Amino acid sequence: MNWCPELGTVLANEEVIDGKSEVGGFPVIRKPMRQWMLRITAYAEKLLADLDTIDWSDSLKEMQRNWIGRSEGAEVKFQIAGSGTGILPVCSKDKADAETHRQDACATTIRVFTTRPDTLFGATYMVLSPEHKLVPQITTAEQKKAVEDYKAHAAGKSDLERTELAKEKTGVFTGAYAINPVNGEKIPIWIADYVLASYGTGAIMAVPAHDERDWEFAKKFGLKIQPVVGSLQMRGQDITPSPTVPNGVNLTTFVTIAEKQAAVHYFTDVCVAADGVGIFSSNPEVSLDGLGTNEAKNKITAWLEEKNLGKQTINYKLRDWLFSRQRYWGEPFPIIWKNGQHEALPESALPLLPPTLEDYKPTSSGEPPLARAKDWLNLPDGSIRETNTMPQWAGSCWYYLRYLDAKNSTAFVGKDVESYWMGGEGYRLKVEGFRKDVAANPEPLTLEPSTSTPGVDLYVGGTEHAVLHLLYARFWHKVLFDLGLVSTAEPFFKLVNQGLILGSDGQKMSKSRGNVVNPDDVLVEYGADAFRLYEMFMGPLQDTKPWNTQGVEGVYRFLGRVWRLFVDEPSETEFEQAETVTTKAQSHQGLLDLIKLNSSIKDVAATPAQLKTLHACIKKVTEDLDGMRFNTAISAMMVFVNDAISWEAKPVSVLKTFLQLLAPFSPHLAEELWAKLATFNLQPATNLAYAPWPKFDAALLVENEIEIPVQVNGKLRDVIKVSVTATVAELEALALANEKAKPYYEGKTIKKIIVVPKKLVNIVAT
RNA sequence: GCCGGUGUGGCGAAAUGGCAGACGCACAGGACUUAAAAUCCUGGGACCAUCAAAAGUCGUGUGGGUUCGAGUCCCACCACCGGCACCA
Repeated sequence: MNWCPELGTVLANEEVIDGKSEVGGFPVIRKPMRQWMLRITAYAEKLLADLDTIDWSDSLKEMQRNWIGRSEGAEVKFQIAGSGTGILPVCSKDKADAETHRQDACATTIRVFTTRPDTLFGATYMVLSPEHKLVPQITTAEQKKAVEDYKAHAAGKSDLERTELAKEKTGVFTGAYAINPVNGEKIPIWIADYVLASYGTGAIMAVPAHDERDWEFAKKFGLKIQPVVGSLQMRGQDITPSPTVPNGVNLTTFVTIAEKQAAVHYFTDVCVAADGVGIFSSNPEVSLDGLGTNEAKNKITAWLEEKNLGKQTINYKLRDWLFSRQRYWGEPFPIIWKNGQHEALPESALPLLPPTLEDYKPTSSGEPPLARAKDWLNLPDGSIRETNTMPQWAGSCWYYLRYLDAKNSTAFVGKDVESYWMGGEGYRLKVEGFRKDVAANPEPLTLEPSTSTPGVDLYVGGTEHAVLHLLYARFWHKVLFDLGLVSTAEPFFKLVNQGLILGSDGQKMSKSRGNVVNPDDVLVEYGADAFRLYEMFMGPLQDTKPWNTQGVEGVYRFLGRVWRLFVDEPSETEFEQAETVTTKAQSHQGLLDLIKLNSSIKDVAATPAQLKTLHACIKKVTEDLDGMRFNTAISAMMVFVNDAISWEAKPVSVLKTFLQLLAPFSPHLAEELWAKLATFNLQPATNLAYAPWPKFDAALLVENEIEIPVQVNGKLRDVIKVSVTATVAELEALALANEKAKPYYEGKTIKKIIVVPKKLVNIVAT
């Protein structure tokens, strides 16, 4: 287990980064402990495949794919030399261990996983991870001391040290040998920490000619290097090695006798891990010589299966999910222990609440804090409660379901409610009413048919959850789906990663760099409206971008302009003076009433130009909100204000609509100004938040005259004003009549004239 | 090493294959002010030239390509950011 002494708890693999805890950055060591796991590996394939069904960023999907780490290959059995002859008497009795390592309890073979079974003829030695269960069994008396020293050395290394020291290969010989099943060769078995106990079978066949790591190891310890994949580069020909046999090349005769030695020599100097064609790879029953890598893989795997020496296998990097923690704050497991056996509490005993504890701090021994609650711990029938608790992820895996139906006391979420909110498009719901147990709601709601997208409509979050929450929640949801408890196989179909906000130096914010911006300070200085507006104005939502406090100043000034667009400045001065002499007892509302609307705001009809400005703004803001392009939506509102502020008479209807656009971006200010507009008796919704979203009228945006660029050979030479209805012929004539363009094509032959109505004219001349 | 992303003014950025730099920051000049702050107005990619201006040339990381036309599409490369990494 990954044990973090500082946090006093175990951690999941995903929570350990570079050998340190993801939270706090404390050292993590390995410690044997008995813990609860969730079998997320059973969902590896579904978690991988269903990534294709969801709308997430490529990078995020790729992170999950890498984390799941699917590899296709083969498992191959290597006979231990001398096994069955009585030379190797010790067998492991531990069935659980045997299962973990997919190893026979009394082993006569070692299993390895490889993605390159086609290189089996080149396996010249084997390596077991130091923790491999067969190590004590196979180690010879002469090598015992060396092996045990090495194991102790490896165990003492933290994960961090193990990766940091990865450069230099280390290892020791066990004294034992195995038999390469394809050629009967007796090959030495080593142990080395470059082989991980937690991946595959914890043992590998080493093919130094075609694997970088094996090659380094073989070089260091003088082990045999046998090439089995030829590439045409070996002959000095500049032909890219191909997984399939290139046309016209007879590869079975590729390596001549003379070339054989050269090939071996070549591979001892350099390691080629690329695909190629088989060489030196035949026995009386099977030959891979001349075959492309894919063909060779298939052929040898089939042969191994036929001989019961191995089988095709898929391996995952994903490990089962360590789901218990030694913390007080966390859901207790609804599990009790009777006579050393565990059993689940009945549903009637749920939810299981944690006991009240005076001392809830972690213990140093690793025993969970709940063990201190003796009353809670021991049940009348003599059974004992499980004292581990669930990690924080347990709640985040289903809160989005619980939010739909938070007061439901009989189920985690009502079936109808879940279908309504999470069900996909086309789902038609016939519900009589809301659930009856919601007594607080006297008038049962009727759920309309859902036309929304399935799952959570939109999930916004950072990439830091890529292989934590976002993987766990998908797994959890899939389990619920398979149990028939939710409508969809995925919880979040549409996910957007907001980009990281960097410090003003363009570096990640961190205390050590001293570039951290405290939101509270910004709020105090500029207010919540300016803060959120700035965050949206900085740039595209998904982009990483540096913080710039002067940028906040900029949007703050914009909000000031909006304010002055509506408010009479002398009355504001009056307010400010009154405020300084007013005691707290006096009504704030009375003070605010001193602020009057700008007298240029009038209940008059808007001019066509004003309407055009407004409706261009409505269009842009509406479309940009749909696309989550908040930065450009805000620019559009700035453009509107820059124009409107110069209007002598400001039609109240236009300003009112503008406030509706501003409301989602700057709700406080917009709502305040909305209330001021009430003096006009426009009967707006009492609360701006409930006002309907404005619609734009495309007819108001139509231009009569537009500016058309005139190009010669693609270069801009002039801009002409034309009627929007100008025909192709008219545009062509106007362009040819243009004096500024003329010098650039005079004396040349006009080959053609490109006219794109409403866009441009391009005269092509040579 | 592998995977993903991003390269446009001094800075954040904008631009259905069609006038590159909208909008904002910073800067400079001006107005208002005793002065400052705030506010308002004006200016600006680079180069060349000039008393000044017009005109001109170049310009979206680099090199090619497609196209009447490329920041945008295609190919190759470089740089930076993020993730994974002895995964057999």
